[in-house]
Amino acid sequence: MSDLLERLRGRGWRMTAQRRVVAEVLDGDHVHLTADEVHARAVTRLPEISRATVYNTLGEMVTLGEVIEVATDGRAKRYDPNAHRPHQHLVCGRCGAIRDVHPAGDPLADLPDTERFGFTISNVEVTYRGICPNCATTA
Amino acid sequence: MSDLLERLRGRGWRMTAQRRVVAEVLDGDHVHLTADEVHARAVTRLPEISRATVYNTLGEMVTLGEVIEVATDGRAKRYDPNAHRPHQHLVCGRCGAIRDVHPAGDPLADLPDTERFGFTISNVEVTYRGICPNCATTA
DNA sequence: TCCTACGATAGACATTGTCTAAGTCAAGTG
DNA sequence: CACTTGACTTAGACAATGTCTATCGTAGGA
Repeated sequence: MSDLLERLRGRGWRMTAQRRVVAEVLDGDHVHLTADEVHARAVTRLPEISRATVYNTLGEMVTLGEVIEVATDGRAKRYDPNAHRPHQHLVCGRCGAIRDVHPAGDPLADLPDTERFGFTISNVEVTYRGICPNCATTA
Repeated sequence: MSDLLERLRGRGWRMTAQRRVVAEVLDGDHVHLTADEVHARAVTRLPEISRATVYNTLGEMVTLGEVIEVATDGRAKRYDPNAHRPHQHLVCGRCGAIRDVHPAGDPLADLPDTERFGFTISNVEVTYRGICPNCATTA
């Protein structure tokens, strides 16, 4: 079931009920929850889990590279467990829906040396913005 | 001097000391200030300007399309007056420095129809992340 | 089973942004 | 130039998100 949980265990993580619940809540494709959404769902399974623990746990998962932090709207950060397949995001400007997408080409290759200003570039984040089909019809 | 101010006046904006100061603070290339940084600089020129006015004014400039809102770090939004030349951003993960860059190619063209899920896509945001030369040496 | 270091907790605090009610003023009108 | 009016500004309360601290609990090895 939870690949995420397996990978974390393999890294010597001390396994607690709280961490298990957070990992379970995050598991799946096209999951992009905010920290508070993760907390809300975790509470239904483990009522006494605290906000701080959710924030800590998510932060550790990000540090370990098992979860990606996405800032699509300048509001709350979202957490994406799909960290091992490179992908970009498509965001609906009206309802905020997010899809994982896989563009062709390599955006890194598109940035010539003269435009790198001596930076050592480690990754590229691409966010496509538009209106989803659902919002387009109910406009 | 302030092209930004000229364009705003041309759109029927009521010109006030506060708006003038905000526009002046934002003027220039490679300017990517947070709202509170804008406020801090505005206060040195117009001590009684309020935070709410700075937020309002920046929001209006964004609505008018004269300034772009950039969320490079999930913290405070940054405001980029260089709205009329399409460009992307290069961000230092250590010190937070931001440069405007102009990649070759069109990222929109890289997203095949099968990956658009019926969305009507209006724009693409690309953020290159890395370490700037300054931080690389003082590591 | 016992220990202990690592993890969890509640809640204060910090940062960023939004809203409201009341006062002020830019700019058109006469 | 003085008047008027509605748009603009203000202070400060409030809201949303995230961080920190001191204390308590417990996973997992000895």
